[in-house]
Amino acid sequence: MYRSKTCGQLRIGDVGQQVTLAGWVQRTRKMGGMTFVDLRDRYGITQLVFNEETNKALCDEANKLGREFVIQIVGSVSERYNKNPKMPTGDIEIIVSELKVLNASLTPPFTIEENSDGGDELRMKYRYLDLRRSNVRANLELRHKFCLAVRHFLDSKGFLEIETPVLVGSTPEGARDFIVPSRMNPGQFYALPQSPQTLKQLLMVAGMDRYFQIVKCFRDEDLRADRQPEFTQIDCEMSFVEQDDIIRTFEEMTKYLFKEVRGYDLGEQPFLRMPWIEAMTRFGSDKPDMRFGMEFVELMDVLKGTGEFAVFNEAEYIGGICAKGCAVYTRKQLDELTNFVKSPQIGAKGLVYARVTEEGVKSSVDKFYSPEVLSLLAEKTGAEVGDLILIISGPDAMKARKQLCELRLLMGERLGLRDKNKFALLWVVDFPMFEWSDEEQRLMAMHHPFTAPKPSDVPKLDTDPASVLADAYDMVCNGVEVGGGSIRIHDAVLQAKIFEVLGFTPEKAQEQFGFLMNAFKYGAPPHGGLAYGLDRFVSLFAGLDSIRDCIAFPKNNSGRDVMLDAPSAVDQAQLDELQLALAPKA
RNA sequence: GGUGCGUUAGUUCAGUUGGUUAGAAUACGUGCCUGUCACGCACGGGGUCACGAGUUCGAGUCUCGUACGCACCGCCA
Repeated sequence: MYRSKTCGQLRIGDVGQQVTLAGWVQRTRKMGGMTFVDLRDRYGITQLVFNEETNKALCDEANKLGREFVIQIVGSVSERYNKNPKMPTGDIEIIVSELKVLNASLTPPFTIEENSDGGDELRMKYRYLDLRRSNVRANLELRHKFCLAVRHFLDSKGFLEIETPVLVGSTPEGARDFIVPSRMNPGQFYALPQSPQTLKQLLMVAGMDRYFQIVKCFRDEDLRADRQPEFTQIDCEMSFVEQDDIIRTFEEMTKYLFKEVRGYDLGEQPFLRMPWIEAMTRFGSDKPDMRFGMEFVELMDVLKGTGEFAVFNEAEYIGGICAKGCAVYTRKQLDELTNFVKSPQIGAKGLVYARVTEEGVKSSVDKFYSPEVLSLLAEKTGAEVGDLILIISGPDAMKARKQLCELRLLMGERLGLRDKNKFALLWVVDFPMFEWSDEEQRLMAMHHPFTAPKPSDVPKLDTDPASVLADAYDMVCNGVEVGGGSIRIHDAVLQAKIFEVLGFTPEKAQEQFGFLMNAFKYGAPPHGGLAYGLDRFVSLFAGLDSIRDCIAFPKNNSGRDVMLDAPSAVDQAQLDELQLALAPKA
């Protein structure tokens, strides 16, 4: 027997017990003839005491222990002389009678403490040490609880968890695929699924009625703090449902998860449902952060053509936000904001500001506008004395709104309105079916090509496809897209029509997606679903800046696993067997 | 594909206008210390200043390039 108790378990009521513990040496403290050792495992930390007076040899052994040694001890639980209220086990300690080193350890390259001194790169290289830290471990524990709660909820609603294959076929639409060569079919490749989208639809055709899967998905695109090449979705699909059925089901699940896993009550109210066009107009984003207001106010009628400011007179969009109490901003602070919006990643040409003061509106464009226009500006934006109006304009309305969106988020941050412990959820609905791709010179599916158009918009597929809206919806939390889904097409003819609009020839569509369209000819039920981004959701719950922190073994910015040093070259023999040759280096 | 920032002790960082022997904290080692718990005190070891080229009497510091890391834009149905 390696242990009779864990290191997080013993309390004052256990005093007098003889116990065996095993774990890692967190730290040793030598106090003259006494030595204290903090023994750590997944469950907590327990203090061990060695006393030279009682057992000199044992105490000498304890003094040789280094950080992260794995040891086993036998001892008796004793009430502490000085209690430590900061520790759950702080009322007791173990007076050790036997000590055995199970394994020594090198000095770890960074301190294994909540506030580690290690940088990201080093922590990833030694991730197995990083995961010993209580806060990193807590993220994985939270993730586990989250998955359990999902399974519990969906099971209670009759959903079946069904595994779908990881080796599937490549599809040209959407993200780049990771591809896997097939030895038995030389020159041919599997692809790893970007999502089990078509497979879950086939499960609906198969009559499974309600499906879910906590599933890895793979996309070979550039990474971000919130994007990994392999990530986990909670993938769900339901038959005989309309959009409202799906929204209500997953709204209930979301409230359940918040309550059970995060201890946060989202209340009885249904989530707000905001049409996509409204989100874009009011917040310049399809995933607005609703923890705070600072909504866009369109100022075309106030500022275009009412003064001599050429930038505004030529603009396709002029929009402003009102930052409460920010009229006191100094020139330096305003310059910072200007530099922010002019930075390459935002790309605005400039920023116009107007302070609302007791003496009237003082703006950076005073010389171009009459005081009447400026006071109308304050009126329109709802700005009061002490407020600051920030205005962005541009020749491309969508781009200008996006820029103003970034500025709004920055101001929200500065004004402390983006509290990590507050959650604001909404559905963004009525997405457009398509968006124009300049690169490909064709319409692309905004969601994916299996999304159903709104029934009333179907006739417009022929006349004005760009204006067609879809039965697609995203769940947004604090400005993060945590889930998205749609009602799917279940009719082979309509599905073929969508491929036509997307520029597929009938032959190409049949080649790529024939399996799905054929299945639709055998009695496909109306169906729809949704997928949550598990990593993002858990990160929100844990208040993390990066999803990497809730993934046991994440990849770095370049898609590398620095611990495994993957990807890596393979032997020529492996390539030969697969009948693959590497292109000569350019 | 692009932009920005970064790379100095095991680690996290500081390093002035280009100027003598590159510092701090922490970690590590040794000693002291019988109630510590971020223990304390004293002493000590530890550096190819990422790599390459250039400017200069002289480069951690300036310039260019490369590599790597992080954040972002493009991309991510």
